[in-house]
Amino acid sequence: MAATATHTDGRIARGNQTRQTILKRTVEIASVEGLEGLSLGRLASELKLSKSGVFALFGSKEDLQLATVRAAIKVYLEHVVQPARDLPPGVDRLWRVCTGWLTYSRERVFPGGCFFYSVSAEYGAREGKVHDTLAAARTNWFAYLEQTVREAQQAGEIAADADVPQLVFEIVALLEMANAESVLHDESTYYDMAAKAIASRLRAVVTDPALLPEAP
Amino acid sequence: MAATATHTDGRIARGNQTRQTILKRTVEIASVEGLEGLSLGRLASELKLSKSGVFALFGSKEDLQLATVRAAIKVYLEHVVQPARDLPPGVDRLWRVCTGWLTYSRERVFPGGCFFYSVSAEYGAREGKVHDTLAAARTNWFAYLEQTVREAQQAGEIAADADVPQLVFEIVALLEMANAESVLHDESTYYDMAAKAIASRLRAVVTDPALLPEAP
DNA sequence: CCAATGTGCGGACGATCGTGCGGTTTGCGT
DNA sequence: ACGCAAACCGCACGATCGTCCGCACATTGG
Repeated sequence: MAATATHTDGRIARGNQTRQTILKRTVEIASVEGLEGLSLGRLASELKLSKSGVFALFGSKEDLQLATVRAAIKVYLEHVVQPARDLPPGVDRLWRVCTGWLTYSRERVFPGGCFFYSVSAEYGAREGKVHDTLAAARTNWFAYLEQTVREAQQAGEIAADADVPQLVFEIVALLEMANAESVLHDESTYYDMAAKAIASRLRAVVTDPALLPEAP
Repeated sequence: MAATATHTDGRIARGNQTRQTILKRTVEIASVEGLEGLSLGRLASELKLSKSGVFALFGSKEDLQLATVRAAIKVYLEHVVQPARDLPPGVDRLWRVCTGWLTYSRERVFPGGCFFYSVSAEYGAREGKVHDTLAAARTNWFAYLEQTVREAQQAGEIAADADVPQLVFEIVALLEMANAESVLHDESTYYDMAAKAIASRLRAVVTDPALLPEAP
């Protein structure tokens, strides 16, 4: 019993495939119109499935929303966190995460800009599982950044007395501001402003200026 | 003709009264559930009006949304911009605007935090009059801040070579980040982080440190 | 082969949505 | 006094929403 699904159950495999197809579309929609903007009927007609079929694959609309958030987390990790793993811990890696984030937003991996910016704003003041999941995801993102900063501290590249949560707070503020302004005004110059501000902020806590791209 | 409505037309006065009653509720709802979350039926039953009555007073749902944005702008000006008018141009006034904004957010003048943060995120990636109105409002807000900074420059309190748009970009980023985190986690410590970051950022461009609250 | 399980469809349900029409009441201008 | 204008209601419309049921089909483990 519980024989760890020896070999792929064709039915479940097919279901997962369809689920993935659906989620690929829901993350796109949600980044523009919000998780509340998702509608089973619309999804079904766009993907040429039956409304009840889509419904059955997820169980309820809320479960579809939660699955959408999880799918977006996967994409986020791939585009923002993974690339920085190539670099050893330190300021360089931290900087790579920041520029990676800006690229992720600028290149519209999600058509509405950062998925979590849009959706966290939508669910920030509500209650329920969706809000809680998003809040937890955001907590993880902050924790990851703080970890990255602390590793740079341990490598001696950032001052030991730097206020880490404060620094992360400011970095994320600048990143998300660039995303927000860029999406709202359909203009990409804000990404440079954010990069400039972050570099300047890091220059204040870094132990060796050569660790950062030089400024004019 | 066109006699500038000599004395109040009782019909129109009553209509405006009702409109105000409705808009007071819509700005509350929209700050939590978004402008798309507004529904005529729900408004009617909450305010004990008829759905068609609410509809007739605004003409369409989009017009109701636009009126809601205008009503929110009025509240915003009252709570954020007006109080700073007491002070003469300078760093003091700029600082007052920032702390006033944080208070406006912290005290939940709108129950979902800053109205424009929620709603701009909702409509940032869409098209139409609502998006355009919000984008314009945001442009005005930035212009007001830049003006405030420039006045402080002309008063000799901020370095003449300071990059004004860059500075405003960073200030707004920190303000909105405090709002977002505070709403999402129902916690108010982020306001102190934002205030600290802004004070620190201003200290870099101010000509006399005594113009700002001292830091530890 | 059989029974169980999961995908997916067609169709229907009650609810709610934005909108429109006709009618009553109240206040305005002439 | 007359007619127009605005507020406001009751009611109904078509559309869409999330959810659920029954059924056909494919694939599984025993």
